[in-house]
Amino acid sequence: MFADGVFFINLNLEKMMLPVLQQLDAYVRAGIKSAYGIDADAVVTVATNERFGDYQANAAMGLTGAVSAAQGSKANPRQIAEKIVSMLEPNEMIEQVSIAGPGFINFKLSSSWLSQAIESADNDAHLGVPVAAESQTVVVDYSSPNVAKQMHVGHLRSTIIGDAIARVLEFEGHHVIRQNHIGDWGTQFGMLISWLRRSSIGSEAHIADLEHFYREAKKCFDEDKDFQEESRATVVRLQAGDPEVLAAWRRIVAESRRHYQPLYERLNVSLRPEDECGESFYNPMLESVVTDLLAQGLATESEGAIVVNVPGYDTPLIIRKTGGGYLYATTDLAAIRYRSEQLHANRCIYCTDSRQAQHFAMVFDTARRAGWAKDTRLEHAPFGTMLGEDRKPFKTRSGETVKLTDLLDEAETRAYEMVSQKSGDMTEEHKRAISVAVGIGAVKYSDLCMDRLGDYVFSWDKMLSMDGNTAPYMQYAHARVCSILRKGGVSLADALRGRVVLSTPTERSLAIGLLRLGDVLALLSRELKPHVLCTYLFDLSQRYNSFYEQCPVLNSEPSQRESRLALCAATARTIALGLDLLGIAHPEQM
RNA sequence: GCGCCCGUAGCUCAGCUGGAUAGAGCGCCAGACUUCUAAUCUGGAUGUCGUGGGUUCGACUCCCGCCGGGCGUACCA
Repeated sequence: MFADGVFFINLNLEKMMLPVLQQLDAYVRAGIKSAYGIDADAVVTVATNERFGDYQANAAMGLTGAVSAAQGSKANPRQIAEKIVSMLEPNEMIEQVSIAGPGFINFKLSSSWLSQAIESADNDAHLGVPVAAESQTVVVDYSSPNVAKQMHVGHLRSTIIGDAIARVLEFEGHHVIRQNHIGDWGTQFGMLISWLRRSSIGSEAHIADLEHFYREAKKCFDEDKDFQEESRATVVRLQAGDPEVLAAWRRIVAESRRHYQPLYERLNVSLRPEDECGESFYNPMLESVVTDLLAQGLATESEGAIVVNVPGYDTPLIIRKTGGGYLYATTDLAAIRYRSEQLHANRCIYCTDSRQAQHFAMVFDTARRAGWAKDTRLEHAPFGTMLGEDRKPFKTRSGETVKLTDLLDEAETRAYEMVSQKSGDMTEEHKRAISVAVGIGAVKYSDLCMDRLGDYVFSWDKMLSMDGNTAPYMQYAHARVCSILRKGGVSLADALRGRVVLSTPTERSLAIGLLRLGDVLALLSRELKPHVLCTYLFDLSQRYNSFYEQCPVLNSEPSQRESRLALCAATARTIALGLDLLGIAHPEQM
């Protein structure tokens, strides 16, 4: 009996942990099943208008066809809705169910259930968000800077979006393997190494110098036949593992790492040196990629090159050049095979520019047909191109690129001006720290908050904006919560233990906002779109700011004070978690 | 030529698997700091959802055509 009781409690807790949308969906689905014996989507959404309730199920209208066919006469969606509602089991979560219009089923959540759900989230280390039922191994490929080149604003999207995706999947309980597929291999190193040797430049070359040397080497390569020969010979020596050339190459890679690793730390991007797995890593596997595809009959020789014909495309995928060299398609195929067979990835996500969409579609198709991704779902999470002010693609070579370092410096400078102006008495050191959090946060958020598919125009003002739907808005809401706790001498841990009673519409609205987190994260991990989390955090912060204006916390009645403190604490944790998942800092004061 | 992406308020953008009167921010107008941070809040104005058809009880959402912009399209990544 005791065991049964425990089992029951556990079951209940688990049920309570499921996000609202998922719970309601299962609930209405069961109602449809008992009404009509059909397993149909309940089509539950957040209410389109608060007037109607908190959530709504739109399944009834869509069921008219199936029901009419089953009963042999024309069915009325309104009656279908009524029948479904009559079959719904009583549920502590729901206070009121009503039917409106053609057959909308509207739900008003019970205030006491909402209170309990907030309390339960407050006392849960995972904020009430369930861990994935099946933990997957997920490879996330992102950032991928080019060695010997400085990172510029064009690298921001992959780095930031990929990192947010990796963090969210990890939070959902998956085993995430970050892969920084750096561009550390290729013919350009022949040029660069030859040039360095010619100019007798030692190992002390800085990244900015390397970039400069690269341009000079390229120029020389285009003009000087002897240098071309020498560069080609150097590439061959590099690929053959010549110690001297290899050492020069290693110095270049190391210097590049010294450049981008601090940038990752500055950007609060979770990539570490161990996540680095560049093009050179796959070099030894390239030959077998080609021979295996040939052996399988998937690849053929064409005009001296080895190609794979992909159904639906009029041009083939080239995997070996006429001269015998390999291409990035070959490397990507090797990477897929490695990630699937060695890393045992269930899911392999590529966060790159959308211009590579066709390339990945062809590579994925080839890998699948070759049987190299048997238990691996291959997904491209493309993002739009960054355009210049003239609305033309932001090209690297034209020299008008904005270096990432410069962008971040400018962001911190602008934030510092803002902090100096708005934050009162604060030590210089503290102001600096806040400026970093606010400035870098603003830059990252401006990139994360838009649907990744669209192209966008680079603009300093847009990147560094700090009003409205920006990171500082969320950070400010968070700082306001912390300020209340500080003023009241209440620790977060104590506030979290409070009993919640929702006595005003504003508090209720905040509570409903808080409980949407799990559904939002589930959507994000499905669609790989961090902007849904941004939209959510902005909405939640707005709810909190309204609450802040309308509901005094510290000066209210003891029970109300306790409840409001608990709501504050839940908000602080939710915003902090959301910003953490986006890789954005959340200072306690600003 | 073929393929993919985009077109929503003056500007920048949301709009979840088709659902109720299409929403924010910025900007504009009018208010709110003797009370927990005004980087905030409250209220107001603004739309042929590029366009023409089709499917549907219902289309910003799905299908087809067209217009406009972008990208990709055999040895760069």
